Amino acid sequence: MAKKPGQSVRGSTTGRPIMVLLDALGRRWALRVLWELSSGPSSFRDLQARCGDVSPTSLNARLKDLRDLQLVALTEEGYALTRHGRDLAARLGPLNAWANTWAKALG
Amino acid sequence: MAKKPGQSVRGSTTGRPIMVLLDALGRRWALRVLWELSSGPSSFRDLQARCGDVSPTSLNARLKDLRDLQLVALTEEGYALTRHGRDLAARLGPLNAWANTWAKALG
DNA sequence: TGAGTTTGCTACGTTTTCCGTAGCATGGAG
DNA sequence: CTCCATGCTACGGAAAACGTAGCAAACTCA
Repeated sequence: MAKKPGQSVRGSTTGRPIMVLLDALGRRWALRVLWELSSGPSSFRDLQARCGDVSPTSLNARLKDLRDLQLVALTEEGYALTRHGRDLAARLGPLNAWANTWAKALG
Repeated sequence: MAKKPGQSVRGSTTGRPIMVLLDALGRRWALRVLWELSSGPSSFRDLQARCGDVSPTSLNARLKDLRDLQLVALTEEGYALTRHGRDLAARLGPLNAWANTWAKALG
C-alpha cells in the first residue's frame, strides 16, 4: 500500500504532499510508467514491453502504488493516467527537452 | 558509477537522455537531494539531517551518482547544485504547488 | 463447444539495493 | 594535545526489485 499525502514517508514525518510525491516518484519505474502512459493508455503487457520488458512483479507493484495515489487507473482502454496523472505528466513533459541539452553539454 | 546519457539503462537500451534521467531520478533520495539543495548548499551532515537522517551510505551513493551526472558538486560551501542541477531543480520546483492541490483533492 | 489467444496478475526463489550502526581519517580551533 | 566537525567507508541485516513460470478469466474463431 502506497503512502498518501498526510502520512509519514521515508525522510519526512510531516506528511507534506511534496515529500510524499518525491518518495513515490523515487521508486523504480514510477517515473517511467507515468512517462509512457502520457502518450496514451496501454494494456499491462504493452506497458511492460514499452518499459523494456520490466518484470510483471515490479510493474504491478508500481501500478498498485500509482493507483493508490490516483495518478493511474485501469480503464476499459487499459491502464491510463487519471486527471491528476495527466496533470503531473504534463509537468514532466518538458524534462525531455531539458535532458537533451543536458546530454549535449555533458558531451 | 552512474549511467550517463548515451549509455544503456534499465528498461532502455537506446541511451536517450530522458531515459537516463528518469532512471537516475528514480533512485532513492535522488529527487529529495535535488529538492533540498535547491534552497542552497549544504554540508554532508546537514544534508543528511535535512533528509530525515538518511544513512550516510545511501546519501553518499546518491551523491556519487548526482556528481557523475554533473547535477551536484562538492564546493567550498559544501554540496551544491551545478548549473545543470539548478536548471533541473527549477523545473521541479512547481511540483510543490501541484502536490498541494493534488493532496487536497485526494483528501 | 472447444481449441487457441490475450488479458491482468501472482508464486517463488534469487539478486540487487538500501539501510542502521559504528567508526576512521582529516582538518581547524582553542 | 584536546576537542569537535567534516566527509566518508565497513559491515551485516532488511527490504525492494528481479526473472521465470504459469494461473484464471475473458475473448475469438471455428
